Amino acid sequence: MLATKYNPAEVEDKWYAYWMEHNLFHSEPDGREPYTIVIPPPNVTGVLHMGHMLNETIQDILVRRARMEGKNACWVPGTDHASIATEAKVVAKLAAQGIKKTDLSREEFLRHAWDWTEHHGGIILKQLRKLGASCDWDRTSFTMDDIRSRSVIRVFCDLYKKGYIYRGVRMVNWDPAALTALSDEEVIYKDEHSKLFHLKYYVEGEDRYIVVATTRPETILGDTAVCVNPNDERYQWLKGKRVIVPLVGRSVPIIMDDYVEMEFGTGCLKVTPAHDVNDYMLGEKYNLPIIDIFNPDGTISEAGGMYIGHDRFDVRKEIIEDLQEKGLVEKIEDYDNKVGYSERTKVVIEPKLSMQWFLKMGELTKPALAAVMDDDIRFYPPKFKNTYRHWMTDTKDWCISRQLWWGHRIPAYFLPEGGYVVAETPEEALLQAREKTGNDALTIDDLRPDEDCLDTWFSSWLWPISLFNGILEPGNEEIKYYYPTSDLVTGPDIIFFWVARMIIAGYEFEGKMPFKNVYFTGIVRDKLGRKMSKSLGNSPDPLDLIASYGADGVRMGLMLAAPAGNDILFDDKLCETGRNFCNKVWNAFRLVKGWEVDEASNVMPAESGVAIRWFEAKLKATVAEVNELMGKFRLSEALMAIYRLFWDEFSSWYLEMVKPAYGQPVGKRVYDATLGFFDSLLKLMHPFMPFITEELWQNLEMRRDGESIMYAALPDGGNSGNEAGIMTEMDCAKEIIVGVRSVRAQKNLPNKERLTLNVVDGAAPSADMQALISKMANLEAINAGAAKDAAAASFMVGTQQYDVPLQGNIDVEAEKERIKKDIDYYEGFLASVMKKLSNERFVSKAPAAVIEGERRKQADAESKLETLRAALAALS
RNA sequence: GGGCGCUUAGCUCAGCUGGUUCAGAGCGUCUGCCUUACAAGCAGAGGGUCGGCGGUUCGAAUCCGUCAGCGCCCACCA
Repeated sequence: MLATKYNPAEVEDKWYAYWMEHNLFHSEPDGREPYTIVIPPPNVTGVLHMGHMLNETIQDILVRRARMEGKNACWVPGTDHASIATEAKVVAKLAAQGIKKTDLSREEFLRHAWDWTEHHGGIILKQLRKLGASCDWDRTSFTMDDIRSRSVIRVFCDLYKKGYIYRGVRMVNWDPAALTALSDEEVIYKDEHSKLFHLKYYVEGEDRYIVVATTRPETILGDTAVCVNPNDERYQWLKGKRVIVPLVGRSVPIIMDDYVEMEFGTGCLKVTPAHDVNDYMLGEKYNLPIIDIFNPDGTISEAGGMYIGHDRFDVRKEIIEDLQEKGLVEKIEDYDNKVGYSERTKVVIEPKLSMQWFLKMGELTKPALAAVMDDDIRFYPPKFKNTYRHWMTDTKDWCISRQLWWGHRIPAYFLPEGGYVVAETPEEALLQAREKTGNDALTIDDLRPDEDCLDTWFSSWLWPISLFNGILEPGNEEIKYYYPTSDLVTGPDIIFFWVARMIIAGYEFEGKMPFKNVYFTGIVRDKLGRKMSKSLGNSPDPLDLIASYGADGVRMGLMLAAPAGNDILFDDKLCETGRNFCNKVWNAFRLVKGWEVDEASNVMPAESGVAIRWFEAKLKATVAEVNELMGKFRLSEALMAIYRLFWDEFSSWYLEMVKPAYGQPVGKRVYDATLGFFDSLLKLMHPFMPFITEELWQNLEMRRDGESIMYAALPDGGNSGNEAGIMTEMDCAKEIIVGVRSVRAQKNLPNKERLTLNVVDGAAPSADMQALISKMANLEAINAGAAKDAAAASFMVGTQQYDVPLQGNIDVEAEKERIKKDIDYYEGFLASVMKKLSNERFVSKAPAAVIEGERRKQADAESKLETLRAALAALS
């Protein structure tokens, strides 16, 4: 006998091992229709958090359903080397051991990084197994494994040859902590309360001064001009003059450009071409000198001339004190502005001029933009099309080089004479170099490889292609079969970082979209709406949750709360709902399997017959509904439909209808039908809750070793057209049953007491339904055409009134009050209907069907009122 | 500064092209039950002038305008 409580721990590991042992997750190209998902590769050294849980659960549900639909489902797992993030972790770990990155050679550092990766890498993939993820583990990949690395290098060379990649000095986002350039996407802007400093710049050789407003007074060390708007009447007199940078004493020209907003601050702008994007632009336009006053780590450089070696934020305070002392500060205002932070290291980004590699985006984005706008690739929810279009229009060039070691090294080689070549291997680089220089004496050692490596996303964007080795072996069997992949499930936070770039890469390298649908999940927040984070401590450990609620319970909890594309406010409580549901399924199974079966009996009790016909219809209808919802990626609604089907319709109604009386056996035919329903329900539930469904499915009947519900066909949906009758008939029966139960509850009648039901002046339901109603409501008799009984509690279903005679213990006055209230309601209702029907404009303009509906309402209400008034009269 | 989205029951959300599946679901709440699958349960019940205002319409949660509040994304005003 099974325990009264479902114990997930007992079954989960068992079935996961079984699935693995029988290689059930593995996919090979064959004649079936493929269904492919590539996992958004988590950071190789990351650990599972709630965001992953949500994401991976959704993917697993989609993959498992596809598999049960008979498709060749392939879910490819893998991890991302996450260049900057992982390097930061390794640096931190080394620092803890007293080792500085700068003390190590590149090779030594990489050895540490690989050690770290091998130690901590892939933990997250193991954790995914606890969740039940049905990934094809044989295909596990890493963005820096051999195939993926060579793919990245080949793509770089290819784009370089095509002229899309160039190298040059540009203003980039500099991370002074990680000491690397970043792409625009890696900069997070935050609102800040800062100060606007008004500084005095004296006109050269005069006693007059102008006032310049700045939020960054430390950058005056790099000022090489002051700019005013040429139309600004206040400053016409400055034309051709020079001013003295306060404290620094440098004489700089006044330039005039309408870039300057006259309304902002004082209308005078200090120009620091080395440390501000706009100033750089002005610097180029007016040929201004560029003074880079910062070292890479954000301290003042020799070129700054003062405060050398001091940190930029210290200098801000120091310089203001010094300026104030000299009377060069006119005033300091409070000011709100946006400050850019590094997504990774959280330090303030420094705009910095530096030599970097860039990818030209213009041409590449065109097919990618069109694909989404034309719905070749569909976004769910579609609102993200807007976001996508916005970003894909006027994309700036992508800074792809990073001054990091952990990553794909840029395949460029500098020549002794200057210049460089780009090649996949050093050998090939040498050939090119010799050709370029005409110097056959060059050796590999003469070539100096570029020190930088590539942005992480420069490998991730190839993921759907490189996983099937489509870069190195174009047109191979796997890429032809699995590509384009089917669905991508990811968070909207990486729509630019990743989704957009994969689409670009897909069209550029494969000539086709990388996936057909993109499902954007929401962000998992706590129940107060705060983003889950380590520092807040509001993020539960997914493995703890699985330990207490079971993987199926957690999956359900997440899915029930995850409306498509909206953030989910997560609460452990949700998992409780999931766990309770598992328990419900478990106990329903115990009930059915606990029945004593009369194998010889061919008897079908009347109530069981209708119950079976009805549930068959209900099941089909729900399957159809679930199919439709899944097609629209409305997973939580689909799950809710299943939840209600199992709990309400199957357990509370169907099973109670066919349940044999205590101590009695159940007939074979009813038993088989019930097992059949159970089988269908398990299959329908399996993608959402794989473990318990496998456990019960395997126990439902004898299975051959290696069989699994994973490959069982999903039940058919739809209806044959004959179900409508039984559905409405049953709805009516249920209402009658609830009516009787309600009377019981109100009158405190014990469940064991058998009651009589009178159909007041009306016909009785069919004999089958009578049997069913009697069983469910514990009735002794159902009397048709009965007269209104004064000593009865009554209720209505549709226009029919029912009495439950109460042998004298009835409060006639209360009953009359109740009926009067009903009469009031229907009179009001009728009045509103009549108001519409007597409105000429309604009758002349509304569609016939609507008018017909109103007339039916009128007839119904009139008939109900008649019944109620008669009932009231009978009581008086 | 632009753009997008949201506001419906105590909470989290459905509600598609206006009208009988239009006021719904789950959870929570209340009442009664340890009834022979399940108290992680059973049975029953209550709960919302659909953010405010205006408009279109015979008819508005649904369409339009506007205001308020919240959220997200983008942007080179120091």
